[in-house]
Amino acid sequence: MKEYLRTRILSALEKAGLVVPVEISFEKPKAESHGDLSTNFALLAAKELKMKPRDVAMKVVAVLETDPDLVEKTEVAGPGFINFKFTDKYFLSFVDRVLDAGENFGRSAAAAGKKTQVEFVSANPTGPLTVGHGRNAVFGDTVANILQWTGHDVTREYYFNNAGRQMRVLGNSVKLRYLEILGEKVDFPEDHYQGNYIRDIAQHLFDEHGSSLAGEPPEGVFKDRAEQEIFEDIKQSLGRLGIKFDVFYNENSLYETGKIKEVIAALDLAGLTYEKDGAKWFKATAAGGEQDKVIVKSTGEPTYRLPDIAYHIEKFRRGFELVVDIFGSDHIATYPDVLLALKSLGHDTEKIKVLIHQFVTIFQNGEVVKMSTRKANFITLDELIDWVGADAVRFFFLMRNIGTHLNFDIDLAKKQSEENPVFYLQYAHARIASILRFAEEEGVPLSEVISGGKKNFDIALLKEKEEIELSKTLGNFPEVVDAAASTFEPHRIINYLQEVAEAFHRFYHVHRVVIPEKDLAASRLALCLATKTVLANGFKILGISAPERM
RNA sequence: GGGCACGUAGCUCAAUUGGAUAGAGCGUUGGCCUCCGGAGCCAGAGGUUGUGGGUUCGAGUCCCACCGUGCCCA
Repeated sequence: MKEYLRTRILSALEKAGLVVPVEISFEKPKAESHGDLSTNFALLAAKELKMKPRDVAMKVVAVLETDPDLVEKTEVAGPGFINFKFTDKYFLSFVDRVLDAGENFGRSAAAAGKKTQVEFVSANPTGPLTVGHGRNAVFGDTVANILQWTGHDVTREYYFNNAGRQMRVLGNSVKLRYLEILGEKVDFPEDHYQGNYIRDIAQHLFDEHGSSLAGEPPEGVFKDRAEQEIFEDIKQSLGRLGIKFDVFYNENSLYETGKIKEVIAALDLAGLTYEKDGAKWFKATAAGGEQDKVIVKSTGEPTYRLPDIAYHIEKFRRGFELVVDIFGSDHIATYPDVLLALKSLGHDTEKIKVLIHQFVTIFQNGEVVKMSTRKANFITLDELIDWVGADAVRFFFLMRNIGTHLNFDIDLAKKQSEENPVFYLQYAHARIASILRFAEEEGVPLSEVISGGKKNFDIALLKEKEEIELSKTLGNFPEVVDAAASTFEPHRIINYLQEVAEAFHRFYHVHRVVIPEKDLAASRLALCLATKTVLANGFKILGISAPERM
């Protein structure tokens, strides 16, 4: 529609003899009285043309020709907006489109075949996933879904490190608990992992091997077993939310294959490094950065920046045309250095999209729960799922913009689990399913309304404003998906589905669907089915279920 | 101390990326089931968008300073 109006306006401009040096863009006005689409180009162009904005608009509208089947009214309003109001016929045509496309309605080929990687979660296997990881996981998975709906060829990837200091501490934590089980008195250090899961792992080792492992080093069987069990646990938690990764990428492999050394060599060659105080520094200032950064400590151990750089080079080498990184706000200061290094090594950092989400603050009993994996003072993702269910967990994390600090009151979430907004949406879906069942019983089966590709209803019978409004809302779905993809903002889909559910409930409340007038009943059933389809498609993207009954 | 985010109704959050009268849910006040699912619908109250400047036809949105919160770095 926007394209259509753009071409009509361009030809009107030509007729009016006006040359407008601005792009003609459209938006949906907030107020209904301002029509269905609005353009502000007259305001933008007025200065150049040395005319009043309103005069520019009037001049264009005077010679503008549009199809009366599509556009009902065109008017100049306010300081010089041109508002278009569309016909009911146009809005009702969406029902057909939805039914034709079915479960593919909303998909587009906007980025067809674009090789894309979404890296998320990427928590090291030192403990169960927490609520904070949950936000990352759900958001990442949903962004991946949205990108797939716009045609991207998506790889979901989990990056982890099983070789660092953290993991050595983990292995030692398990060993100490193991020795405890053997009856030894151990002094468990404060900086070790305190969680009960460590004891469980130690117990498993004891059950299988008795006391025979007492002489093993912590970084051997203890660390390996911990890594294995914790990873299983993490995968299971993710699985409960419907999240599956295509690739688990081990940071250690970057060392083993020499990629780290290659990066150092490349930076050396580019003259971007120097030695100082026994450490190797990256000359970030030479590449436009604020200050130089250490990449290899005096101990010979690289800082996190080096493997991150190497990893991203690998991403490019693997052919990804779009790389999406999803981090918690604790990474906020680290990625600029990585991007800078990549850029100065000649890589196109425009292909990298870094999405930073703020942390989740947990309230319990009216108090902030400070979370630390090491201190075992955290609420796990599993516990959260147990309390409120997978659908609500996903929905809750998705309904707000990631830039916002999110307060999650556990008591409230438990108490109000039945009043969670997710139910409002699912209820609309279940209600429609129920209507369709009822229609079947009453002798207006759906198979008669739509059989195969044939549609035995006349959509023009729908004349009530709630019907038009609903159909109109359904038609917005594809552009909402596109907008969510280009901004990487899943919450747009939730806001939209909220509108759909509202429009449906309003329609339902005022008009009966299953009525003696079979023709009208058929048309309304078609509208219901189209609504159900849009809701279900939206749920699919969000990763929540579309219940037939609740 | 420095860097990066975020401050919107009592609470949790939106706001079409600079547009017209800042909107939802929860809570609150008052209505609505002869009838396809009341987990619903309708109406009301609730705001100096943290504060103060600036940019322009137009600012919650962009710029500067300050206040507050979170994260990171030394």
